[in-house]
Amino acid sequence: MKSKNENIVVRMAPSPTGYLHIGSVRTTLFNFLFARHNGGKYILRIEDTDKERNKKEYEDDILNGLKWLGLEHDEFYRQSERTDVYKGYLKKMIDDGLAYVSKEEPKEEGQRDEVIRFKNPNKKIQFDDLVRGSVEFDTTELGDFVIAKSVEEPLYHLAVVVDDHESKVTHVIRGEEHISNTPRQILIQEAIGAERPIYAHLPVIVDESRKKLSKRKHGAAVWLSTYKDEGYLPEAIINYMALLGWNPGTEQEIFTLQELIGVFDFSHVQKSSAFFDVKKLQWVNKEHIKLLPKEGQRKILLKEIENEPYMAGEPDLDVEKISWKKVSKEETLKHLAEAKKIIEENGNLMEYAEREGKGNVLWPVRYALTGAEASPDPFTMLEILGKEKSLKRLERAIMVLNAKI
RNA sequence: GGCCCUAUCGUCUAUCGGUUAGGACACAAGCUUUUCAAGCUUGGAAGCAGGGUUCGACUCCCUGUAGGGUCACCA
Repeated sequence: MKSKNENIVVRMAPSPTGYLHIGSVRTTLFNFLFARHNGGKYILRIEDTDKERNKKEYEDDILNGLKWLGLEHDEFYRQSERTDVYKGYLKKMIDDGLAYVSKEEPKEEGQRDEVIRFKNPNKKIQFDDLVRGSVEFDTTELGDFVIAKSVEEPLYHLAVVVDDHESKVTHVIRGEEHISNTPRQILIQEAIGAERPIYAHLPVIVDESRKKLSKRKHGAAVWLSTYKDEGYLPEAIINYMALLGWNPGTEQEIFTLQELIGVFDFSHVQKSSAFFDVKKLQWVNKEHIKLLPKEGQRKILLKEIENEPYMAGEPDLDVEKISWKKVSKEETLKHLAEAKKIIEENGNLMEYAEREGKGNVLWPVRYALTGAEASPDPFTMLEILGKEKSLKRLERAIMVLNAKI
């Protein structure tokens, strides 16, 4: 049962001053899910008003990352392409006495001696947040804040309000760090006669020290690209991020994007911050691998083990680990010899293993092939390694074992 | 420090006044070795503290405590 509201418009507004952050991914995802669930529109807006800090490289990373995740937008624009629009609003605000050009004493190098300040009406602002309920602020302490360096150079608060207004954004879904920006923006909205959107401030994602996830120290990586490079599936990242700060209200944990769209709603969004747990991400990723077709799984497996020592050459064998459980070396030797013979003759190893006890046979064979306690199963390894190499390794295990008896 | 927000197992969370406080990840033990970056079974593990309200509070209110966010001519 979907509640359709096609008038819903949301936007994600990243600024290209850094690579795509995992927190931005979560915010984008919630915007995307909310829009798709309601059949609304999702706009991607690049907030690049700060010419000094923006980089094309960052914008590309953000765009590529979101595309890789499958979070496609319905509309796209950059604030840097809209200076004329902001200029119009700025001029009108000044004409209407809602803002004014203010003489300043530059405090830092590069600062100008004239900026545009908003004439703060100094009032109490109350707004309803989809996540937090009613929130109140007294804007008196904000003073006449700066909204533009000049009519040609708008600053964040002005640009955001103008764009949300012109794009008819109905819901502003963003990180909690923006909650204290909200009263300023509401003030500007009221000044230019814009309708107030519905706000939803998402709790921040924190690291092991419970601080906003930033930079990589020793815990989780913060850039999406890191996870992509490490081989995580986009579906898994989507799935895990959805579970950070939201739950379906059921015990289902593994979702496809389509399933998430179907069940996502704000009534189950969490108020408190959530810790980014890589271990759980790994589990979610594993579950999504299992959902993949066989060929896909094989590809991932091969990539995963490509750097294992047993892929490079014959592995070191620990005699004590060749035998399964309490099976004697003599018996293991017999099994290995028989396995070798069967493989040579392209016989049915499984049949033999079932007769002699699977573990008794299969463990030593697998260990002989990989020298690892954890690796793909012996049959897969046989296939990957090929008959010739496999036989050599079995022979070597037999030698090692023989020497020890 | 001011303002704002938050508070259930180690972690993510369920509970919308009455439950042996449930699940998942992680962890431990056992089983298993063609679901193999595994699988199965079992286990330990939680309501921040103090006041109220109520027949009855994890759940509602207050205070405290702790943690977080934010205080730019960045976004």
